[in-house]
Amino acid sequence: VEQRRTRSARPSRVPLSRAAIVAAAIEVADTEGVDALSMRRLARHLGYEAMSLYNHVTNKDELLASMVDAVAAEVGRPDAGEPPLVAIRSMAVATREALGRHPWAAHLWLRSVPGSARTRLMDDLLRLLDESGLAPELAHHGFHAVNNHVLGYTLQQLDMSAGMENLDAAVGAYVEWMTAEGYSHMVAHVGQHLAGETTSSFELVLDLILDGLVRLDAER
Amino acid sequence: VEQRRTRSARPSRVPLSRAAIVAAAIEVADTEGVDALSMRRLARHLGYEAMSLYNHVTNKDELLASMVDAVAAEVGRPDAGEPPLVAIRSMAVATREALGRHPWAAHLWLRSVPGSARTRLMDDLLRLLDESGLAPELAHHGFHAVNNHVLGYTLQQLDMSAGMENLDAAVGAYVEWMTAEGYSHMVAHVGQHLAGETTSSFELVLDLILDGLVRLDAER
DNA sequence: ACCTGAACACCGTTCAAGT
DNA sequence: ACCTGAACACCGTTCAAGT
Repeated sequence: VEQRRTRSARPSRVPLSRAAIVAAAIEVADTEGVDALSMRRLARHLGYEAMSLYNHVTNKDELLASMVDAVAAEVGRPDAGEPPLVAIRSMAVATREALGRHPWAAHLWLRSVPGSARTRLMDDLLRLLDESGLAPELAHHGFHAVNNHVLGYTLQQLDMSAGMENLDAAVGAYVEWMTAEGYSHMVAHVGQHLAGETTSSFELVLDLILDGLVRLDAER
Repeated sequence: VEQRRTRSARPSRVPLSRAAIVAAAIEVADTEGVDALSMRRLARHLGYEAMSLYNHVTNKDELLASMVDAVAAEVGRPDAGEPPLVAIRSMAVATREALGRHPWAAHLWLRSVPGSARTRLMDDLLRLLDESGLAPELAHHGFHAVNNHVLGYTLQQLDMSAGMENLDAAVGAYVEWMTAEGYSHMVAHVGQHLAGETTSSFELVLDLILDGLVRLDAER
């Protein structure tokens, strides 16, 4: 065990690899935000120089795509036993949770061509919609409806909580400004949020969409 | 008329102003993409040096926020005569159209504290939901549901059309890869899009959400 | 009051040189 | 095979100097 320590002048740094770089990038993005994630900063974090990263990663864009796909991989796959619509619901909730763990991911989600994990996710969702017995056209629309809901809701929520963490004063000033300008409905709405009256809008609207699809299919 | 020409050595450039800068920034973003929009590039486009912009705009972030609010201003306000739910539907469609005209706007939409135009938009939507007679809790959820739908759908659509314009080859390669990897449902889904079988998913799902809210309210 | 040159502290990326 | 110093062509922003 002790022999290992004498191998290199800088024993603390781990050997570079694609996986190590992606993992470190996610760590930096989680703790300091994506805007703070530069190739130079990331390399320093790993104990190397910026240019070394290019031996394992072709691009910053490609790195960002890999980070997004790593988040998609966290979602996991649906239970084989569950009825299709239940599985769809679980997938949506699990995706939302994974995106919530990495606040930068939702903003990058659509920026790049999907990797294997995100493609797997989408393929599973399409399969479940198919298995649910919905008419093909409704399944097609359902795919977009569910995706939109998950991503849109997550973005909106992250936006709002980001506003409350970093910009406490800014939100206060915004509410004050809205009050002065007479945006009364917005003041009331933000008030509901600040009062914590936000019951799970995500799952309510998700069910509204899923139930609506089933109903449309029955009326067909 | 001719006298004017002798006033300055560079008569072609228009006097700088906040409005002129925002308008030029939108023009650059529309034609070359947001990523190409730098303070230096924008200034050159206007015939000035980068530092001159800071006499009229405090920040690049503030400039981006103003651009987004200018897009929000394009949406216009709902007709006073229409029934609330009809007006809500028109607002959603109009917002989608405005975002479609400026593909960069959807990505920036949630990045900054809303300006007066976007606040007006949100306040109008909340008012209409209130006037529709929905239970307050359903109105609250409906606000998020509609916002999510409009933004999410637009992002998803822009993503896909961007993929087809710039990255024709990339999409082809992606489909080929998916075929090889056995993501059969995704291959079929993308095939439906490429075949132009995309009937208006946006309005169908929007109605599904609005009808669902009304139904939930009736069951209350 | 408004414009700007020079400067500061950064970027992503290439390339030739090192081991 | 992998790491890196120097360099290139950029960034946003500040500040003092010009008019």
